[in-house]
Amino acid sequence: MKHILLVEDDFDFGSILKQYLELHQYQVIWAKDGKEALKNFSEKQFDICVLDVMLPKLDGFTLAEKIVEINPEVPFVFLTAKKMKQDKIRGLKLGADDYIEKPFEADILVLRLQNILKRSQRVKITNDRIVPIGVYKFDAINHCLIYNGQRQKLTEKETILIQYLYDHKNTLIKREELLKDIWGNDDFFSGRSMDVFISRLRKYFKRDNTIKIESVRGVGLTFSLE
Amino acid sequence: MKHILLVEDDFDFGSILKQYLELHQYQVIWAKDGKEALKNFSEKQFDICVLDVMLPKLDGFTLAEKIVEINPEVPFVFLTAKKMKQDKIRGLKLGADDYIEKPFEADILVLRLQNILKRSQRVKITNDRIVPIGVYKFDAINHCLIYNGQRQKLTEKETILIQYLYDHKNTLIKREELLKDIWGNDDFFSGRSMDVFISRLRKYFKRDNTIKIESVRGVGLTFSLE
DNA sequence: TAAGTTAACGTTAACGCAGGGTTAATGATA
DNA sequence: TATCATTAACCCTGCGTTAACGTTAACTTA
Repeated sequence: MKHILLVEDDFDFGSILKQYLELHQYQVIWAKDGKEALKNFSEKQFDICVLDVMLPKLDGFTLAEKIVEINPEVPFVFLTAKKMKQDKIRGLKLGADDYIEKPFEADILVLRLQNILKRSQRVKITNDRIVPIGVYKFDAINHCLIYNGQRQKLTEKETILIQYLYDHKNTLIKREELLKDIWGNDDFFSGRSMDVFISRLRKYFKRDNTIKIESVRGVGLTFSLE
Repeated sequence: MKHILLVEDDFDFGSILKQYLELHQYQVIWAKDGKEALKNFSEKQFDICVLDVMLPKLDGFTLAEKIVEINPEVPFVFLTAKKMKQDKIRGLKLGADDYIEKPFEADILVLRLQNILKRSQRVKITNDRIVPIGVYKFDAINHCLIYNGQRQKLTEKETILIQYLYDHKNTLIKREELLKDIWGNDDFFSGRSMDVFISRLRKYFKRDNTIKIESVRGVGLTFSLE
């Protein structure tokens, strides 16, 4: 389910557009002005933003700039009136993925959104998925930990495990759940095998003592970061 | 320098558009019909295709289908007449990144192309250039590796494989993906065949120990340079 | 509550085997 | 027939597992 942030001040138009998008299996948050949009954007995760250019309080372009500041990954498109060439140019220069002239056909809008989402997904997969872990950088795609520019190669399972820990950082991870999720079962031997891996990870991370893998006896462990 | 394949039958329009794009530092191949376009596309690498919908011999959509068949990565946009809603829908369904209504402003076209290229920023090798690989020079066109002026002839598959590795240098290449991309399937025998090729490439590149083909057991390999 | 016992991890080393590395033989294609 | 890709055969290494032993915490019993 893709999440769309729709920013449109016209009530009738916004309402019908929201409904139409929802019909096409999108989850839509509809903000009536730029301020409301920003609030939503900083709180939730969106896959794409659809911005009207003409907005009260905060115009579409300024809004786009702020959005890009917060998260430059998120694609956005403008809704613009016909004949407003300057608008189009300004929007495109900001890096808009598209602009759509009002009035437009709703089904065409949906198709365009689909294509943009398809494209951005491709970029996301190939591009930056390198996350910082303390003083390290973790590159799941390339299976390595980077510290001071030095690359520590990781095996498949090490990578999966670190990713899992990272996804559950600072929460109590139940031993049983981790085992079932990664080893497929939680018998004695898998458990011991996991202990070996955890031990190895502790070594990898020992250069940064803010990174801790703490076990909770009989329950599980926590991967704690700042 | 980005390479554009422009497909447009109207001579005056095509000519002026080509010039305009060239002014903006694009390298443009202008094909007057679909057949010519396909010939160019299968011979050279392009970063983006700009297709007129109305074409003699082979219409824009059928052309796009064939282009996607050859290389689904390349983004393309349609030039379409206003009011032709059916055209737009068909094009977008094919996965077009954009459609542009005639008449259009040339500067807006350029901005749109820029944005699309930015999004699909994959390192494309230009087939018409000899690329350096460490102390070697790799000439994909003439199927050879040059070291100290000595030419090592390469077979078709060796060339394709080196090209593939070069395109994905310094990233983890999944065994399965490479096999599917080059051998068409990833069964046991194709895998073994690939191993033989990799082994041969290691020999070719052994004069430069900054060039490494490192395997990641159970996952794939990395072609690391510099 | 101290001492003995047991269970739950920590750590290191040894093991076994699939996944590649390599070379040679065999097919395929022009 | 020569050239290149595929298959076969053999070897070796790296990875995940298992084992062995150490440590610490919880539980038991007197």
